[in-house]
Order: sequence, then C-alpha cells, then structure tokens
Amino acid sequence: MYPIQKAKQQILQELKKAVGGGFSPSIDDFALPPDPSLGDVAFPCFTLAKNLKRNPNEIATEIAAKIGPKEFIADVRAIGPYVNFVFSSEFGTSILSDISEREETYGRSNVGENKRVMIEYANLNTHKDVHIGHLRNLFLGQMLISVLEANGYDVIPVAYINDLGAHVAKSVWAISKFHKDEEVSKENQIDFLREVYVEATKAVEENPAYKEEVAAVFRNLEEQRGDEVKIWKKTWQWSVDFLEEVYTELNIKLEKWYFESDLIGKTRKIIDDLIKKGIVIQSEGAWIVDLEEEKLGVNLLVKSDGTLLYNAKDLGLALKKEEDYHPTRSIYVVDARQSHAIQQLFATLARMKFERELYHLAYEFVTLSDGVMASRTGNVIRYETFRDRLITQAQKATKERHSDWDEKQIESTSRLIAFAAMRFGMLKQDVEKKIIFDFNEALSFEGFSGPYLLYSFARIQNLFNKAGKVKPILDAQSLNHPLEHQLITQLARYPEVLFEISQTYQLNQLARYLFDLCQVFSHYYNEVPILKSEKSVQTSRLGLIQSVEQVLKNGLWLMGIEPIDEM
RNA sequence: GCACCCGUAGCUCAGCUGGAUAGAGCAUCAGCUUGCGGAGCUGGGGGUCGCAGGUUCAAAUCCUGCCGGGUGCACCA
Repeated sequence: MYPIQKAKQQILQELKKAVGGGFSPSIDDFALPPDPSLGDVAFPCFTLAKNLKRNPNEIATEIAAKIGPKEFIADVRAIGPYVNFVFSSEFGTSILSDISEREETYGRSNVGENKRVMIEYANLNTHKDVHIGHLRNLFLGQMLISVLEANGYDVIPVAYINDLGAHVAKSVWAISKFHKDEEVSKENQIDFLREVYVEATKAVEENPAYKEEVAAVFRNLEEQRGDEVKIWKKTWQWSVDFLEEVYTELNIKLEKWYFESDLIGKTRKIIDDLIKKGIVIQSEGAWIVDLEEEKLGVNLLVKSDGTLLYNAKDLGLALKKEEDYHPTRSIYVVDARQSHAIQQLFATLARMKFERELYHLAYEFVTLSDGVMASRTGNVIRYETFRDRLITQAQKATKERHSDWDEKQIESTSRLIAFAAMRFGMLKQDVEKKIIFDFNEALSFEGFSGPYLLYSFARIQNLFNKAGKVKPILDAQSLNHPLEHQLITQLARYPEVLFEISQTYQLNQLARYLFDLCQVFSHYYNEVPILKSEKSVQTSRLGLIQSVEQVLKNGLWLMGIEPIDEM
C-alpha cells in the first residue's frame, strides 16, 4: 500500500469515529482542495448534511473539532462545508523513503494481474507514407502498453498491416502501367511509391475507365496470380523494410505483425460458415451482415465482384488473434473515423457469440490548419520531415547554449529533445480532440512541452553534480516551506494518477501531472536555495529533489521519453 | 436525414463519475540572472464556460431542445 492510501485510510478511520452511527465514508469521497493552502485532502460534508438534515458547515466544524493530529495527519480544519486535512512531516518522510525504496516501480500496481490485454495499434499501410497523423497512433499505443504493463497487465501489442487494400491495387496497377521495369534505387523507394500513389489517384479520377483495370489487379492480387504479384511482392518488401526502420527508430514494441494479405483464406472460410448460419446474407449482389437491429446499418463484407472488404478481413483478424493469444480484453487503437466500422465489427462478432471484452480506443485525427491530410493528394507532413525539422531546431538551440560541445554531443542531445517534443506534443491532448498541427507550436520548446520536462530533469541532475559528495537524506522534518509541502503532496499522488489512467485510458492525464510537478519544482527552485542552505536543511532538500527526479523519470518513461542530464 | 465527437481567455487546450474564488501554455504588457542553468520564475490585462430551458441546497460539469464546427453512414480503408 502506498503512503497516500495509508493516509486516506487513517483519515477515514478518524472520520468514522468522529461521526459515529454506522457512518462509513469511502476513499472515493475525498476531494482535492482547489488551493494547496487550504489543505492536502478535503472531505465534503454535503451528503452527510443531507442525511442528517443539518447544515454542512456546522457538521464540518464539529468533525474537525473531534479529530486531532495523529500519524499522517498534522492538522484538521473546517473551511466552510469541507473538512480539510493537512499531511504531517511523518507522511512526507514516508513518501520520500517509499519512492527511494521502490525506485522505478513507484506508482505501479497489480490490478491487471492475470489479465491479458491485446493492443492493436501501429496499423500502418504498405505502399504509403508514414505521416504525423500516424505518430499520434504510434505514441498512444506505445504509452498504453507501458501504462498497462506498469499496472500488472500481460500486454500483447500487435500491428495489423494493411498491405492489400484498394490503395495497394491502385499503386501496383500504376506501376505496371506507367513504370514497368523502371529502376528504383534503395533510397528512393518510398518516394517512388508516394509519387506513384498520387499519380494513380489522379489518373483514375481523370479516366474512370481505369477503375476496371485497377479492380482486375485487385482480384489478381487477392488470388495471388498474374504478373502484378511480382510487382506487389517487390514493393511490399520495400514498404515493410521502411516500416521496420520507423518502428525501430521510435522504439515501437510489437509481439507480432499481422498482414491483411495473410488473412484472405481464413476470412473466406469464416464467411462461408456465416452464410451457412444465416448471419451473412446476400444483398444487391454483395454479402452483408444486416445490423439494422443494432442501428449500425449494413456491414458489407464481400463486394459483388467477389473481393473481400476491410471489414471482412477484420473478422478474420479477430479470430486469428483469439487463436494465437486468447486475450481477455482486446483494445483497438484506431482513428475515430473508423468508429462506425469498428462498432459494426464488434456487433458482428457478438452475433458470432465471440465473447471477449472489446474496446475501441478512438482518437481524433491530426489535421493541418489548411485542411485534412491525405496521401491521395500528397497533402501530408511526413514523419521524416517533421522529425528532421525538430532535430534541426533542437540543434540550433543546443549549439547556442553549449559552444564547447562537440558535434556528437550536440547531435545526440538534440535528437532526444526533438523526440521528447514530438511525443509530448502528441500525448498531451485528450484523444477526443483533434490536433490542429501547427509547426510553430510543435517546434516550440517552451511551456507545456516535452523539453520543459527535460529541462527540469537536467536542472536536478545539475544540482546533484554540484552537491558532490553531500548525501541526500530522506526526512521531511525540516521541509516546512509551503512549496516543499506541495511537492510532497504532488509526489504522493503519482500512484493514484497512474492507476486512474490504467483504468480510464485517459493518457493525457500523465502529461498534465508531470507538467504540474515540474512547475512546482521550478517555482521551488527559483524560490528556495537548495545547495546554498545550511547543511541539515540542504541534505533534506536534496532528498526531496531526488524523489522528484525519480517520479519524473518514471512518468517520462511511460511516455516513451528519455531524460537527459544536460541540455 | 440518422449517428458519433467537439464548442471554456485573442490562439491551442486542462477542468466534465456535480461542489470551495473557472486554470495552464502561447501571444501581450511589467518585472526577476553581483544567488543551484533565463528552454526558467513572478505579476498584470484578458472569460455571458455556444444559446435556451430543466434537475439540484449546488451545474463549465447531469438531462432536453436549439445553434455552430468536425467525422461517419453499401461495394473505400
């Protein structure tokens, strides 16, 4: 049990005693005071007042009078209808030593024990670019994995690679028609594919007769016959190599890659079976599941030309995942624009008596202020472009600060700053809000940003470097400054925050929490001398700072951000 | 037409399982390096929490309706 939980338990005990009469408040009844000067935790007396038919202010006053300082409680005071509790220095000491003992495990829980969660994310396409919209998906998925693992879940992260959709057929068709036998050098492969895709889209738009040719290529690819298969296989490999590079660079963890092209046979079998069961029926020449009852329209699985649709293959995938890993819960980290399709998938699976927990973690897309990104038109900001601009920006700033550093040091530091900015930028916002991508904002290293957190971390490192042999001690006895108290309370909350996120999947909460922590630290750093204070206080302050460092490190790790000692 | 999401300061967003004076970043203005790194800190100005009803002792938060924006809804993924 974490100190914060112990403290709350103690308070609950005291509240029970003070009120009596079978009153049993729960840990969820606590509130956070709006201003830290009011107290560390609050107990609102409204419901109690209602039950007793009395004034909440009076009740609060009475309760506060009955509870005295004890262990983790230093002070109890009634402010209006609230009983506010202030944590004691014993509590502070307990927090500091708890963090020090647990180190990187501070904040973790075991709620997820014996639960296997499959996370499908990083569903990139072959024959296409990776752009900033995909980054949101990659980072969300990656963080979700870390958060769930930190809470004891057995997490199986997988990707579903879309390597056989209509877009692929279009590209392969265009290559065979316009670029047959063209030599493409290794470094130009992805550029080539991108240009071909834009070219193909344009050509088909201008000449609708091409549609039939593309459809023919699609059929051939699905059946794995004809000359186009060779082109497909070659370009497929280009794309897969490229995706592998991106995943490696971003440290994307995957237990397995599922490919759409591998699911054709299995999906066909499933559909045959569903036809026999009457779940899949024919309509207007196509094969569908009628989901009118669920108010989800029709789930179109097989086109009238016999080729499979995305929704059909998703069915095959769901069963394959079940065979391979039998997860208790399956999370789909997928763009909110697919919500309807995903709901159709879930509803269809329900009809098939597929009884597993299914959850769609829907996130809104990344858009540009001048319009939505689309690979079709080439109006995208590619991952590499974004990355390189961030790195350049970071290099500029780093060079200005450290004229004495060599190229290597500038380079490695800049990369870490750039990736921190990138990740934090994508993870700081609620998934239900689209990100309006703005280069100026994305390249800013100030305020609510990744580099701000890194900066706080680097400052702490610097303090320890300067402290030399002075050993921090873990004792809150002399940490009486309001900001010290505030820091301790904030550190104490971390396990609650992490637990909450693991249950609600509101990943942006962590960015907020860490930023708040760093803001209090920065304020403290400016306000209170740490190294220049007298010895006894100095060691305690270093002990506090050490805890801030640990929690910051733990949180950054969950976000996939690597801290740096100097920047 | 139906469904889902959003609508809080000039801009980008927190806060939304109802509760104490509505917060942050950016921008803007005024300050802070003879004190541990100014990628920082302090302070000021700036808000009918889209609008209207309702529920409640209490609504930015819950319910209903409307307005505005986005997204999706049978052969795309």
